[in-house]
Amino acid sequence: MTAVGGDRLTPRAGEIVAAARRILEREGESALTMRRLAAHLGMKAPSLYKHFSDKEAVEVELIAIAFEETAEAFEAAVAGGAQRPITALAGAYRAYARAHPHLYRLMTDRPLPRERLPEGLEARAAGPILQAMGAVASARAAWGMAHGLVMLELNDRFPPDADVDAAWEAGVAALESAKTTEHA
Amino acid sequence: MTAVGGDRLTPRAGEIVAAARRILEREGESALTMRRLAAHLGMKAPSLYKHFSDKEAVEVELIAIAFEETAEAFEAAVAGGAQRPITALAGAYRAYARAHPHLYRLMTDRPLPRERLPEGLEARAAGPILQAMGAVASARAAWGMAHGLVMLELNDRFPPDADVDAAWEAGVAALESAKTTEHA
DNA sequence: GTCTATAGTGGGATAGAC
DNA sequence: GTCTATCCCACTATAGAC
Repeated sequence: MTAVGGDRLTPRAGEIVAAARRILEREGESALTMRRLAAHLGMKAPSLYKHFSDKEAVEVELIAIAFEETAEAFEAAVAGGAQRPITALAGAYRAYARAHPHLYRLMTDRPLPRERLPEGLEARAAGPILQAMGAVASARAAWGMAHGLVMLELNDRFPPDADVDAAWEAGVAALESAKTTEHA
Repeated sequence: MTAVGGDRLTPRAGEIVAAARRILEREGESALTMRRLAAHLGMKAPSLYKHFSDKEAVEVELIAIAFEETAEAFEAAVAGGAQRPITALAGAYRAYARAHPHLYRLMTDRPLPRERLPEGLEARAAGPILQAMGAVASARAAWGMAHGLVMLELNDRFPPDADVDAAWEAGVAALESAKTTEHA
């Protein structure tokens, strides 16, 4: 098991987080139990509590990983100066959420454990959206739309015949026009 | 305990749903267990299975109630022809979600159990949004934005100092301009 | 000191017999 | 309606092996 966490975690803790990620991504949140996590590592559940104070501490590490990867995806989307940064960021946002649905849910389902997360990580991930939208309020509206469309898609809430691509296109168009008319 | 459910449910089943709603709204989803629900009604958990096949059947009734109430709120918001129907609907959407956060979550957290819900209920709730936005794709983008902003607010995901009102205003402005430029 | 295990608490959904 | 029972969960107390 490859470890993760850099100098945030001990090597053994990094291995546990890596195993937790595999379980979460493959089998979903309900499968991520301390018992099963321990079993994947050849140990018993109580032993995990020597490495993490509680289950939430494991989840916090997964959230940190998801934030790092999201920030990287955003930075790649606008690298070199995209002509349509909003479109590029929307595409990157949706693509990451669809590629890692359970990780994405974990990242957005609950209040952010800001005090347990590396400093500046949240701001780094938000930066490209803020830059593309030009104002904090518009950036939050854009985030809201992206998050809502992603969750409705992940939760299978659209009617079976719905054209989700078209909804994203209409949403991105609205955000683009909001940006240009902002100072009118 | 006042019963609900009309002719969808037996009187006793209606009482159970009404109790379930009270528990859910007051104490949240994790408090809505079959044991506690039974205790509130002076019975034991296994007895509930005489009235509902499983816990999900109880939840479906709560979802149906939330849909009815949402549809009514939308209809009231645009009754008599609001000058700014998008603004009015956004306000009604956010207000309902904030007034009934646990019910709202239940309604959107999972795939819609369409086959177990009264026919036409989903379309009735969606109607005012579709009408206000003028096109299905735009209506879904608007729904996405409203849902995303609501969930981020309910999940306490915005930074503590964030101006959520301003984000809604920026979002509604974007949707308004999307509507007017739609046929350009 | 660091890793592990066993055993137990208290909660949950649910099935079956009465 | 009841009861008992099965199987899941997070988590804790305790203690033994290295």
